[in-house]
Amino acid sequence: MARPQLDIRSLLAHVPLFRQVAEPQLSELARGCRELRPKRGEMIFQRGDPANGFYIVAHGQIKLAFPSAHGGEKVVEIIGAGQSFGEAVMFMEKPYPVFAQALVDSLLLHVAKGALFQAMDSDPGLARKMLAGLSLRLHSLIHDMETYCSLSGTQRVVGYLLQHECLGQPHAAVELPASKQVIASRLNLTPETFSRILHHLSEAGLIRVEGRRITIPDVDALRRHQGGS
Amino acid sequence: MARPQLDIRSLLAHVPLFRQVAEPQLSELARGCRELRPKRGEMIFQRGDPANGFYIVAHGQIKLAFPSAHGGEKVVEIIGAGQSFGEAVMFMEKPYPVFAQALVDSLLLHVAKGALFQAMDSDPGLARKMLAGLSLRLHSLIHDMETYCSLSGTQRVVGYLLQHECLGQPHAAVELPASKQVIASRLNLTPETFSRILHHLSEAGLIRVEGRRITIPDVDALRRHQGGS
DNA sequence: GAGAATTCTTGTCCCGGATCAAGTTTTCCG
DNA sequence: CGGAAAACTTGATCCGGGACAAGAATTCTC
Repeated sequence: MARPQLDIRSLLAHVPLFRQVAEPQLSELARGCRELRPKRGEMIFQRGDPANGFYIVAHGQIKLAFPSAHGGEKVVEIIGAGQSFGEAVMFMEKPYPVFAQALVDSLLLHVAKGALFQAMDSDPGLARKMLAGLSLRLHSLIHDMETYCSLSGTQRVVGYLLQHECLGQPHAAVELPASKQVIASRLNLTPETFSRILHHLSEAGLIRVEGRRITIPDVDALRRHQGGS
Repeated sequence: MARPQLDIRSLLAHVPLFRQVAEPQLSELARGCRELRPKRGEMIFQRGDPANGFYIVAHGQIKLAFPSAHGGEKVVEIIGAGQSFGEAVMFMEKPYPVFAQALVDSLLLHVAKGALFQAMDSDPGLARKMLAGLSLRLHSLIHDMETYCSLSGTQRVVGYLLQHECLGQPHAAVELPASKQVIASRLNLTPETFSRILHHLSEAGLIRVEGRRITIPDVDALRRHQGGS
């Protein structure tokens, strides 16, 4: 608790959303911030809670999901460092439609609604950035929807792998950012089906699975599976 | 073509989004507007087109959808009078992820990006309203997602009927806002399945179907089907 | 490093809803 | 009004992926 003020200011200045916010507003925002250090598995908020601000992930990983039938859950999104969540509900008079849970020990900043509104009023550029951020979120939701509706399970998995592939290496590789259960839910599959699909792709020689590390010997061959099968 | 300027201004003033926008900005917006009168079936924009503004529905009905396999399509949303669409893409450097098509002869206003940005810069309240509007859209997408993922076809149909029921009448009733094919796609069902589900509900005495008009003798009985079956 | 808890895999069965194929009814237009 | 085109219904069949169960492999935790 030595100099939390300084910490927060420099963190804020490095978040993409606030990258271009200048001095008077930045301090204002920093003053409206609160640190959170949720442990792995800890809930940040529950579905139905009211919102009076939004969250920025300094480091760690947060899962957004809603409870589904039989005590299960559907993962809507996995939020990583530098990203934010909860902006949308802040602008409405509605409670959170999802719950947020830390996947690993994390460091979050909570930005109070009031401080943000004040900063937005004196900086039109910030409002535009928030609009762009929400738009992006909306786009990716529509993309997910498209994916769920018109693609088979295998195609969704292949799409996910190609989207998350780390380029530049001789053999392209993907390091799954969370447990297979979580990824499966994100792809709207049961863990069993996800496992089977990875197995099939593996058998076909299109990928190689070692725990959470998946290597892709021939990216183009895998890509050819998107349209077909 | 007598006095388009006046027409547009009064239309704008009645759209919820611009309800509280005051005079200098309103004229600015009106000057950035263009009228469109698409006929039934006409395309407003195609998936992949770039966006340089957004649309307000003065009257009529617009369908937002994306093409899916085998020349089919998945309806994402049905936009009615007073609502707007295309705001999200305007704030990003991406093309439209969906296409827009008039379901009936309609009257649209196209608001140019530049005029809107100018108005937003001098009116922070407008920026907040746009943010609230996008948030609402995002919420309803998440809600749809939830619906698709954890509810059966019958439950989705029941949910839709209850959500669109017109209250106050002795027998609650729903007038489907579009053809059954379009509603079916909106609910992520094939027309065949939708037809069968309506038939089943009808047989069970829970609803009565007369063309596009559906009456609900006992709303509570129908509501009880949401959790169950 | 042994036991417990969790995660992941694999097998079997089954069902909701898609697909294909005909009808039937309604709407559209000349 | 009459014929064509859409929209809607009904039936038969099929299959992807969910549910359940039980075993294998990992990863906590003490």
